[in-house]
Amino acid sequence: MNQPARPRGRGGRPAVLTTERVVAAAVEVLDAEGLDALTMRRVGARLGVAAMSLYRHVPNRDALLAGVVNHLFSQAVAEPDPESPEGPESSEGTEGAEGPWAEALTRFAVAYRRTLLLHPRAVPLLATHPVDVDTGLTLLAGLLDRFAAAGVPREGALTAIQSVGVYVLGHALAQVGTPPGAAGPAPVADPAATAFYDHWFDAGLLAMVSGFERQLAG
Amino acid sequence: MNQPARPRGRGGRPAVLTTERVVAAAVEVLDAEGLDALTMRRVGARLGVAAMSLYRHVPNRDALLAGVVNHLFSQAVAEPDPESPEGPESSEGTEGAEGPWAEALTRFAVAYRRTLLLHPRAVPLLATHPVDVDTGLTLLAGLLDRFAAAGVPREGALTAIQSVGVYVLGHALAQVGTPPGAAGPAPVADPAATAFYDHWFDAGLLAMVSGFERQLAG
DNA sequence: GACGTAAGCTTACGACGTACACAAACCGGG
DNA sequence: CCCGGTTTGTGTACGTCGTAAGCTTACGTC
Repeated sequence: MNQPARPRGRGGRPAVLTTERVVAAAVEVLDAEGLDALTMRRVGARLGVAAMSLYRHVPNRDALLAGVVNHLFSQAVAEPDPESPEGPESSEGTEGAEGPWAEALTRFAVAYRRTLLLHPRAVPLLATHPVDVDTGLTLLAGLLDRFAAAGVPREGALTAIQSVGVYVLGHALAQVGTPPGAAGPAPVADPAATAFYDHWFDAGLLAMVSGFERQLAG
Repeated sequence: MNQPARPRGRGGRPAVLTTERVVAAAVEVLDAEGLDALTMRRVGARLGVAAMSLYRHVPNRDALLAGVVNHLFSQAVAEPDPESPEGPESSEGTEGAEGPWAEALTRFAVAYRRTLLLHPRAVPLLATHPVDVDTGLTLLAGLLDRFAAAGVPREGALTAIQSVGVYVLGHALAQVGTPPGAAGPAPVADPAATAFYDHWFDAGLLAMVSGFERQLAG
């Protein structure tokens, strides 16, 4: 992320750190101790390195947070779909524009939410730092293709996708929302609360997707 | 908010501060300089008072932020409706359960969004700190009544209202989202961008509300 | 070995939240 | 008028944060 994108041209001390390793350590600290504990010193400590060493690979703390955001969002969207386990019907090549867009949109929402709930303490960060727009568009290109294949204009597709994304993020915020302290390891998941949020999520998602289906039909 | 809820029983130095004044100053600092500048020292300075003096009225910074959140949310929901300017058709008393719930839900969404956009730098705060649940339910009681009057069960009504609330907040986050630095006075509103977000907001809201209308019908 | 270069370290500064002890400003009763 | 009591605001101090500047370390190349 910083100056030399790995030239190793001539000489120089061999690097113990990489930008990716720094971001990964930041995610670990974030998951384990929360956003308040995501400090340069703590990330450095997890890597066995002084805080200032991180600045060779990341310009400042905010850039590190942005790196975490993009890392997690990529992970959310690129996640292999746990449904259709090795289905035999692979008519398309590697990635395809198969199936109606509403289904793909729902799958995106579910996958996004799954990743958010896997990293609950990262949700406020995702909410606060916008995902890099080029990264987002690249990752969602396949989804956009589904809409295009159905003749939906690009603007309408973007509106639907963004609306669903915004709903998923807002919903996750509500589910994991706590006063941002709470350094404890992790509040145990209450199954009743989980069921409540799952039900709510499904209802709101269904309402929005079906509403867009009518709105974009024709 | 602190120990003596204004007893003034006997003696004591007269208070120049109140919890409300502290919260109001915090909102001013937040609007003017952003969340990073919302420090105890700066709020104190705006009140002509030392930072430590605030602790007589607020237990800590997080409680102050919670106060700001509840203040802004109350303002959003209690806002007088700018539509129907002194309309002659006031069949009900002061506040009523008139009109279908979908319309009331849409009005809530619009009013909530208007307040959020009036305080753009507060949006990340609203997203991060959940509104006190009792406060929220009290403020939204009228809206819940609209659903009850139409025979919608309470759980479905809560789901719809929360989903819309979450959508509005998420949408506002996307609209005002910037790396949380940016201490400048305020980024000037680009009219084209504003129109884009307005259109997006309307489309997503309509999709969700109409989706719930079908889902909750009967 | 000496040199150039890149990576990690040490030190230091200003700002933050806030614990703690204290000063100031009011009351009623002598 | 002063006096103890009560409450409010203040001064000082500690530990932690992000990070600027300069130093040391560990390489590849002569």
